Amino acid sequence: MKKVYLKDIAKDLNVSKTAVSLVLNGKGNENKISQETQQKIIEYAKKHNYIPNQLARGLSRGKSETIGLIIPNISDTFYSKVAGVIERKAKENGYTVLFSSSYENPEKEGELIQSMLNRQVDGLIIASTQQNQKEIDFLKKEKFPFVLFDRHYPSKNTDYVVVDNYDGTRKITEHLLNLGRKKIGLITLKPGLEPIAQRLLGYKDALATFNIDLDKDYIFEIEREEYIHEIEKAIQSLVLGKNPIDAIVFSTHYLASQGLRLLKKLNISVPEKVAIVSFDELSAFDIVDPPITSVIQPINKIGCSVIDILLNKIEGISEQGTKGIVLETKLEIRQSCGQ
Amino acid sequence: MKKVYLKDIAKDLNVSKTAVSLVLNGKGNENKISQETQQKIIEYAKKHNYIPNQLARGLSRGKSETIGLIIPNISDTFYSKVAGVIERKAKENGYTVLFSSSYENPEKEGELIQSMLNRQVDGLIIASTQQNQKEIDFLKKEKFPFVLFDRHYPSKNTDYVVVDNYDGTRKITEHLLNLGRKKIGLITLKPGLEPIAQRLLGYKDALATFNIDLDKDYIFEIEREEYIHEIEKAIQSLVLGKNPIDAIVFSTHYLASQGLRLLKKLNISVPEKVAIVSFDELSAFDIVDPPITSVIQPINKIGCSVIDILLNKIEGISEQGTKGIVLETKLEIRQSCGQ
DNA sequence: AACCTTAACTAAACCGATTTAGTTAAATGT
DNA sequence: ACATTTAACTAAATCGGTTTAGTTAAGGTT
Repeated sequence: MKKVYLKDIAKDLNVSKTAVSLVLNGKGNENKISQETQQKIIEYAKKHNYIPNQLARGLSRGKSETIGLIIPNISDTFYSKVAGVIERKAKENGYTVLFSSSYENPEKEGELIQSMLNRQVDGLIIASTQQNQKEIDFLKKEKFPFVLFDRHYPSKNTDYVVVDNYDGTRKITEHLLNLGRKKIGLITLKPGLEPIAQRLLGYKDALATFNIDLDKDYIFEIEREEYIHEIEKAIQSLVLGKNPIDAIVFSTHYLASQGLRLLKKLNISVPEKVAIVSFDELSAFDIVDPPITSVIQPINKIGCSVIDILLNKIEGISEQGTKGIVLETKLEIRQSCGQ
Repeated sequence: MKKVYLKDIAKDLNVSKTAVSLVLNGKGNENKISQETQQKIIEYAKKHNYIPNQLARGLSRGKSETIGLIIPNISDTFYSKVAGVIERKAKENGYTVLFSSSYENPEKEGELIQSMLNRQVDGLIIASTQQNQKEIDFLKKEKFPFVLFDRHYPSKNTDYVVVDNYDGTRKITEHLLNLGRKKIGLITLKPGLEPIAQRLLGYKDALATFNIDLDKDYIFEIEREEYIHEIEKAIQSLVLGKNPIDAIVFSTHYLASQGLRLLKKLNISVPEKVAIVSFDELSAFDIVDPPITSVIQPINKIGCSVIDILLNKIEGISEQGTKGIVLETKLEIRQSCGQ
């Protein structure tokens, strides 16, 4: 069973490559290829299991039916879940997805964008490190279809889909405040990323609303790469310091789970002594000890919105302007704050 | 800043496309292009940020520097983690990865294989549904580079990387038996997949070693798609039936977490009343209530082995025969079985 | 009978690279 | 002084499709 090409079909059926190509692309009628000819071409192709070479097709069409997905880390459950829905939706629309992790490295992200472009992807989906102004500007200038998600460039006019990070953190912080907790620590990442900055703001504003003075010693901004180490110091300081807290807000799921791990190690009872809440969650957060109150992100909606916008851009349906979508998070109350 | 092509460089520098191509591919010396010419080509390319069109390159070379990854579900933490290491290693070697989820659907898997092939991937990595003999045979016949992982076709002579599923389940079951548990249920998936069959075997043999008769009523084989529903029935029957068990072996991480969720709902104390163990884990298994004893899979090793074998195949370094790797799992004892 | 349509096709250019098979002019050998 | 080698290139074919710009023959007009 040798591989068959367009020209083989053409030769065997005594027609031109043009005819074969047109027919197999469903343009037989509009190009007045007779029914018999169409019939035999289609039959032959089916019988010999002809599949067009996408590289050739892509090269000549200038379109590859591929979209590029650039995320910080495919192993992170949040991104892998979003990737899942993006891939499914993309496939449903005839696109395959090329993915790469940037590992939060701006240069790497830049290279990935370039690499995806030279692979002729038709569009890009990026959860950016937010340090690639240059590449983003380039994409904009070239009017290349792309959508940012999770993190966007607030100062730039691009398509994006994010969640309301400010509101999410505010909700969990206020939940703690409503339950009477007053000394609330925050363990978050070093700022730099917009969502992280927003989460800090949400925390601060929640405290302000309850007329609680901000205590700088209660806020720990951790280096991502070092989070295992640094969080230990943070927890110790918060819990065993001179002015111990009675609640902690964690700004990501992995900070929360690692935090809980350490609280357990230190034999701090949660929620009796310290209540905890998390922005974003792991699927097991409802069965950990104690189940962790979190705000959860609408993963499915994120993925669907991203693909919708991107495909519209690619297929040029909606030319007009850019679209920014901010989705709401949902507070999931569990037992990590007492009841 | 218009996009520059090979021919632009050639024209602007008054040299041939051939020269430019050779030089930029590092074949300048072996083709005796003078140093000055090489110099100016390289400079020009750098200055104008020339990046070759991979579709064109792929088409003419018959190689795309892309590998295809077909897995059941990118959202599953096991696969997303393996995908992470595969992607990283692939990138290190100059390859990009195209991924698609089969959602355990054999036809879809077949289509994905075809789709990847016509996209001219240089190699395939497949965690197969094990129902695609035809496609696998086809790949073998064509001597197309591919590696199976997680699930392979034991009767076929292919490259693969799997873990010792039999031994893993045996280890967790024996762990329960060593702690004096005698009435051990098994909640697993409907057989069909080799790893699942092996896990059943491991369970059975562990019981046999301890001279415990197999009780068919203790084994529940669940339909994956319906697992949320069916596991509830299984748990109820095991725990509340006429002959209640004192331990449960779960054959996947999601069965284990859902199982624990239900046991909590029924107020069954774990491990006092029922001990549980899991094949494979979630990252939060050490902080759930109670922490779940599991056998864990060497994710990094799996990914590395897969890429190693595949790249060797693609680059034709080791022609001789096929390579099957069976990796050991590791028993992680936590509190879900008492101590 | 000359002219115009139209149905049914096709030749050849093109996409942007790689690569084979030369060519040319200078240097070297005898 | 002529043949041979070599350094330094290049023209053109090729990869496998898509697409533009025709061509040809039959049928319809006037």
